[in-house]
Amino acid sequence: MARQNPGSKKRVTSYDVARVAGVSQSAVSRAFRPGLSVSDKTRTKVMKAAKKLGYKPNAIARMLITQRSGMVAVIISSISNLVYPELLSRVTDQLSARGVRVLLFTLDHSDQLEELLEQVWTFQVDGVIALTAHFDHRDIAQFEEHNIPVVLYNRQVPDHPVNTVCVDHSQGIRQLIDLLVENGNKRFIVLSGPPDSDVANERRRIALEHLAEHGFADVPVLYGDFSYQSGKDCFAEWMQDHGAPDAVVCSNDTMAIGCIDQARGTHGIDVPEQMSVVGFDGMYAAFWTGYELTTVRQPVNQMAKAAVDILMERIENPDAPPEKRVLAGTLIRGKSARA
Amino acid sequence: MARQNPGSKKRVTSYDVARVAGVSQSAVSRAFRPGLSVSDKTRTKVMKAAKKLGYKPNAIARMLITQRSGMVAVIISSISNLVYPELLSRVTDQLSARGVRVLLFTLDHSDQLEELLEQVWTFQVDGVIALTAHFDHRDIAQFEEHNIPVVLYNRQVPDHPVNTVCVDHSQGIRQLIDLLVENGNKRFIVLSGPPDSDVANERRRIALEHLAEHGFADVPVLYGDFSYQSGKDCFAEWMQDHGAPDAVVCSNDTMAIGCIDQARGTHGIDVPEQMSVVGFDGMYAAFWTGYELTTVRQPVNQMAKAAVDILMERIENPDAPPEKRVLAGTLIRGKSARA
DNA sequence: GTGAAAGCGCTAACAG
DNA sequence: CTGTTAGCGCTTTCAC
Repeated sequence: MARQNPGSKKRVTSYDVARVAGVSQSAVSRAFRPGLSVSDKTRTKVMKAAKKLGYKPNAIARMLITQRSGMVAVIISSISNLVYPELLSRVTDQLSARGVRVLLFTLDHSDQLEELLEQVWTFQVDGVIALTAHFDHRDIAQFEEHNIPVVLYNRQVPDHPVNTVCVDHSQGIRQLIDLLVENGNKRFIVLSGPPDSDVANERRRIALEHLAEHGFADVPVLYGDFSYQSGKDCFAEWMQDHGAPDAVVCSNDTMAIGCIDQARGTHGIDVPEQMSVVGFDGMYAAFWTGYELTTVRQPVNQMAKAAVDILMERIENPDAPPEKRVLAGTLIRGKSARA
Repeated sequence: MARQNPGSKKRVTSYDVARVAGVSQSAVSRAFRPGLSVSDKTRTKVMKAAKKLGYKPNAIARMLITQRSGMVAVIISSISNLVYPELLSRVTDQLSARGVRVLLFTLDHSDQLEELLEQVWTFQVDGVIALTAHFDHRDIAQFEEHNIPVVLYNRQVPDHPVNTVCVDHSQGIRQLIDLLVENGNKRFIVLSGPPDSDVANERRRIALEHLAEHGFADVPVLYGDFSYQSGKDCFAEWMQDHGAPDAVVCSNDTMAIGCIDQARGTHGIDVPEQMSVVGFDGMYAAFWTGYELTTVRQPVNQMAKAAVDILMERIENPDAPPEKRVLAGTLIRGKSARA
């Protein structure tokens, strides 16, 4: 008991309070839980004794007996995509507002998922929100075995119903591409996030499909990793062997900004006059005057709220069936695409 | 017990495993703790039974008896300052690497600190890292009463020794200002973070002091809130009644970027040719080609590691005296200040 | 409305 | 090395 150093008094329990207040231990317990039958007199005595002793209920003991930890695990990986810090913040706020604490897990490599889940099981969290992580149906099956609800963000699991909240990628990307096509762009390239990212794959697939519907087939794709530098690198790579395209469709805002900086800085291309660039996410920096991206803003607040709503519902009622909630993004007509 | 829905089997405990393995319950407990004396034979039997039953040790029960939660609370407020997500990520990694979980708390208004601390006490966290929060000596005293170690980031508490890890603001800002003075800048303004921020106040004070040492007294100060928009607004406000200064000293990178965008975009000022702007932090976006800030980079990795080192040391040995660790930042000679 | 008593699932002496 | 035995601090029937 490393914390029990000399001069420090033993931690005060409900028994200590009971003794001082001259009531039973269970009276103390009741006094600290709202809505339980205790007389005002008793409650007053208890509170006075508690304050005097500096008593705080021990949440760990409560968890053990109630089988509820009051904690939710939030899994997040890349912070280089700047929309995720914002999202994490909103999710945390939503959970706090409901009296639930956040146990934060970062996941850098997907091969650490197994041990991360191991932690999740032992910590008896009431639920899990996966902001950025690839889950296959086996992972989801584990959650079902453990009877612990999980909500995915912008992700789905093939052949397996699962709670998920998604921005409407299809609607958002269609709007971006319609805009680009309307304005006469003809030569497109796509800067995609990495092939091992579900989000990147979906956004790329949708972009290519919609371009094809407009008659633009075989649009070239370059792969980055969602980072600013990869946006620069991809565009630089393209320019080695080709001329500037009319328009660049990027998987996220960070890559779009990298692409713009590369085009303007190194290749002397005027964005948007000579080339249009569109992103996705609507993160803070997308609105900076230097960029003013044409992009689709994810409704981060509503999505965070939806994710927490779905999760809390499943915690209260474990038999509720999996639910998918899709929210529309907002087209931002910025200045990175010719109008 | 909402989770105990019909068809779901009762949760499996070490007793169940013991029964199936044909050993005592304490043997199961030992088998799951590394470095405890168990024969290979027993361990094998236990593990086999555990796997068969899907047993996972219950961390809550362990916490209750060991008086150690294995959790550290991390308090963070503003995510608009983009260096904090990076820091949070590094701190979380450092803690995970030591087998400690992160209980995340966001603090939007300082008047919520009281109830936040209430949570901290009841959750029996082993320690606290405050990335962004103002603590006065009374708050620190509470930590001492509860015997729970705390480490502050870039903050100190007047008249009260406390564990803290700080970037060397004085050294960093001195370098920035020396650079500006050497290059002939004479008319300065300071864009400060909000007066209720310890970090803003320290950075402003140091900047003004060093400017005064160079003979520049009474340098005008405008107050923002560390955000991009406030950088823009402050500079716009200045330009209403004054001409462009030679140099703008900003409290952080985000404001510096806002200031640059405002100067270039609205006022047609060439940065750095006509005006120099310096920031502080060295966040990712500061390195983007569109800005390439002249700034001081906080050694985020080392600082995260230092904070965790100090905290873990205090958790192991509660009698260790408070420690202040100051790390030098790195001057980044970017392109936002004339060379 | 109140108190007594029985655990929640595990760890940590202590004997054997 | 193994099993027995007390609890950790609290919630929750159940009588009174």
